Amino acid sequence: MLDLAILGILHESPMHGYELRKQLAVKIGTLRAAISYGSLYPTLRKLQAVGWIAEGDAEDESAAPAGTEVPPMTSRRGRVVYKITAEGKERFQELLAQAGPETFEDQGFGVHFAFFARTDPATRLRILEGRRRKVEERREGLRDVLNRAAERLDAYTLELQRHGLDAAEREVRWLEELIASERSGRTPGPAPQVGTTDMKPRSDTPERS
Amino acid sequence: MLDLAILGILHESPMHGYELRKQLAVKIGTLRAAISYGSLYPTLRKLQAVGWIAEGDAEDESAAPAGTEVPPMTSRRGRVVYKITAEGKERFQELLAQAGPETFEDQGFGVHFAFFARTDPATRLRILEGRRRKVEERREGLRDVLNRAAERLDAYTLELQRHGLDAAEREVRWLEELIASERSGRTPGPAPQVGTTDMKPRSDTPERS
DNA sequence: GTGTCGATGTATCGGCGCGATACATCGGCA
DNA sequence: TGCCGATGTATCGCGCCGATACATCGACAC
Repeated sequence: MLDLAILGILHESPMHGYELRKQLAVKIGTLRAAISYGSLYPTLRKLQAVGWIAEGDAEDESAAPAGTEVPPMTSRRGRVVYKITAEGKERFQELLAQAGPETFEDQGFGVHFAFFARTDPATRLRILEGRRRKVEERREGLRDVLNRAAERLDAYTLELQRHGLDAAEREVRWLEELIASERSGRTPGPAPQVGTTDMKPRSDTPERS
Repeated sequence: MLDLAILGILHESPMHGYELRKQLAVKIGTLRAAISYGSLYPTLRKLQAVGWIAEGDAEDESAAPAGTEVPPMTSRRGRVVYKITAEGKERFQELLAQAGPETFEDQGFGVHFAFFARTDPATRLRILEGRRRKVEERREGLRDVLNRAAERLDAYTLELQRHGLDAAEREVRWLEELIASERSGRTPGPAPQVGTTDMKPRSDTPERS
């Protein structure tokens, strides 16, 4: 799971750990708390060991894209800059495409969804529908409790169930819209995504800082 | 965290592991997935070791006399019924009252909230406000991203942020209502908690809503 | 100049809790 | 009679978190 997230971020641009974590926080922080360093660094080392990422020895990456007035930070120091390898990119695509059961769980879904711009349309649809199914099951479970066993629960527990049910219903509706959007071809925004190989989203943004 | 949840369920009635997990699922399953057996049984053993729960005598099983020379070598497992001890009840109240930082996290909050009917009003208010603060921070973070960095994100990531923001805004509103409800004394339901002789009005945070 | 304070940056350690798995009993039902 | 699914207890590996420890750097004070 972290593998996918880290590869995805490094796919956009080489980065060192600290920065990586911040990017990760805004990218997938919606459904999942920020990644802990206790997870990040060991994972980085593991990914490096299997050859999916490598230590890039360059700060001069920042020199390449013009127009980037490198914001305050990012100066030279003994930082370790990681970049994704060719093998890592392959593996990233594999991980994106394969949707196991945990893909439909909160965290897994969040990570996959965050990289939808790089995912092929068929997989997107599969994941959205799997997630919808998951949330629908949860919704039905909550409805059952509220209909069948409401009188056995105290008011607070009941209120918690209601709030959870509301959230589940909303997410299902949200997913419905996204699915309809996918089917009609109009993906939400500027990402028509044709071609199976190496599609990059609006990579015009330097992505620094 | 699991300690609190298990003590809370066993506080209502003695139970064996399998049943306990099912109860737990409906009680706190809203904000948290069902507890795994890989967590449940070790925790039960730990709680038993420190004396907060004890094995209750499974009476109906003992209906057959002790002349059970039937089991050859395989240790026949019976169902183990656990019940909370007096010390466990004390500890439960302590855990309920103490609200550390993880109390305001998704899972921690869910567990605490599920037992609000057993929590004193002052603590309820404290926890609700702490949670609200937490969710507000998250909401502000998402707003910042959407206002300041929207153009650097692809459409899917953006959509994820929007959905997260919507959920955060809803939860804040939900919490506001609960807080108002608490303050006005009309707690939602059959747990007025009036027995407390000296409830201090606890003139609370200047932040009102 | 130097003190120390907050942000940046890398790294480890203990432990919680999950998912998979194993094993055992019991009631249907074909 | 034999299979199957629900009930029930238990363990193991490991992913990830939270706390913690260091070290450097710019800034502002004194």
